[in-house]
Amino acid sequence: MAEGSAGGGDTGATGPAPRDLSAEDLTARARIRDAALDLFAEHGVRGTTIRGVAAAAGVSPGLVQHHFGSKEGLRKACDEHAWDILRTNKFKALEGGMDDPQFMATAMATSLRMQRYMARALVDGSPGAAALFDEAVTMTEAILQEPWPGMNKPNTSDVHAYAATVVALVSGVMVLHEHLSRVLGANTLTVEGYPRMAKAMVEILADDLLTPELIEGTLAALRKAADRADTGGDGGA
Amino acid sequence: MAEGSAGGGDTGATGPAPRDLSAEDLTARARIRDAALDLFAEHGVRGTTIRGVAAAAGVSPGLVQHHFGSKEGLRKACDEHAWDILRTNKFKALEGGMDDPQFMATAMATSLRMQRYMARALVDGSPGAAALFDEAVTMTEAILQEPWPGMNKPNTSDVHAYAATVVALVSGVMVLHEHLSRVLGANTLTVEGYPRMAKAMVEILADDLLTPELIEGTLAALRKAADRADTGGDGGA
DNA sequence: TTGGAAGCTGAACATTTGTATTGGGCGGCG
DNA sequence: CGCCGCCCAATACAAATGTTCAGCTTCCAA
Repeated sequence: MAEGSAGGGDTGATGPAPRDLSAEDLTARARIRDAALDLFAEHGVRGTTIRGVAAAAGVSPGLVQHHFGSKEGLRKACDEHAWDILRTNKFKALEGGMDDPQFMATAMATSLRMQRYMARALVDGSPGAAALFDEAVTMTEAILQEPWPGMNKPNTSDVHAYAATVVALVSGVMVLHEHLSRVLGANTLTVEGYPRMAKAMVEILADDLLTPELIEGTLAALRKAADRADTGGDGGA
Repeated sequence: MAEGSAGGGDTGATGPAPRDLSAEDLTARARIRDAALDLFAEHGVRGTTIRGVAAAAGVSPGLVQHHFGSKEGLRKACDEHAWDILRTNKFKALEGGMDDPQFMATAMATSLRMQRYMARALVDGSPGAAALFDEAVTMTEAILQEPWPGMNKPNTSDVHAYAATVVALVSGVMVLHEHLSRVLGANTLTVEGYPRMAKAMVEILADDLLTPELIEGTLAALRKAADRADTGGDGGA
């Protein structure tokens, strides 16, 4: 996304209110977008007001309109920006920039912010988030069929549903980060809380939590339920 | 919840618009609550208007106000009703009423409806949903420490995080049912789509998707990240 | 230097939306 | 039979909110 020609800094004419330190050097347009990103992520699109975004960015409500035309335009800009960041970070990570700790630190910081936005956008019905979800499913499905080093081939007859469910599981902990953080007593979207949750997730995947008998029994019951649904019956699941 | 004395049926004065068949015999109060339940689940609390609820229930907006006082009151009533239904169904299921297929069918139908509402309520910031989440974590933690028949003890040093993450994973697929349904081409909240997703979920839990080496490597990396976070460093996760 | 374009502000406007109020119709009860 | 209480509809009101607009300031270019 082009950021415009980014004309000079503060005018200082009417006394600029004390602003966020880290956001001081950003274009007003970028500041508005970042503020919207955070507010959308926290309260949803409908729960966020233009005036609230303007106040958080330290600008007037009119300027939001001026730059993004409408609230929908602002949301679209947030979608695209989050998409770009996530895409860029993914590529850089795959290219093996992970050995630079400084890069990883800042990358994770911005990436988690965008992931938080996208998680909320998934529930808010954003087209961009839905597209990202679909892409993640496609990519996961490809990986499952041609497993990466360190991975085994999944034991299933329905790779598509398997991949979709994996993506939903991973996305789900992002969407529910608020509750997870409350229960764990640490924000799972920061380095304080994330490792603890990730460890639990790996353990859950690695564990043989269910006995083979229970697994087989459950799968058999599900098969029966699916059959009943197919044949038109309305039996319970 | 008391449903009031359910005074007589339609007045027929202004010609009652054609209503839902199954909802015909319900009190206006119950119809309003059910309509709100569905609309809240689909569009969120903020995305739902009193007038929309009234129209869906086939009553006037004033009546909503009359019965529930305010929008917040309506949401509270929805919370309590969903809570009651889920709690009741859980007890009945545990008491072994599962062998009656007719009961199971209707129980699943209402239960899935309430689960859908609760899933959205989790994101909308409803106190009731948060309480339900907490209760689920507590119960899961108890089960993990004293496993039921068919289950093994989890292999972890952090049962609390383990339980919380399990609950988040299970809730997550409910919250994201819209995207899961889109990708799978069938509503995962009905008997048509649910078994397929449940099967995938069981397979994911049962699978050894990651090799022991990768698991150990990931856990080691997470330990390092957690240590760095504890000691105040800002290293990547 | 000067003209225009862009950044930006503050107030005004129209719509939506939650809420309050008034009034009518119906059944139960003295 | 007549009154009262409850259920319900319709209207009115006020706050919130997305959007528009006129005007000011700053910067770049000719």
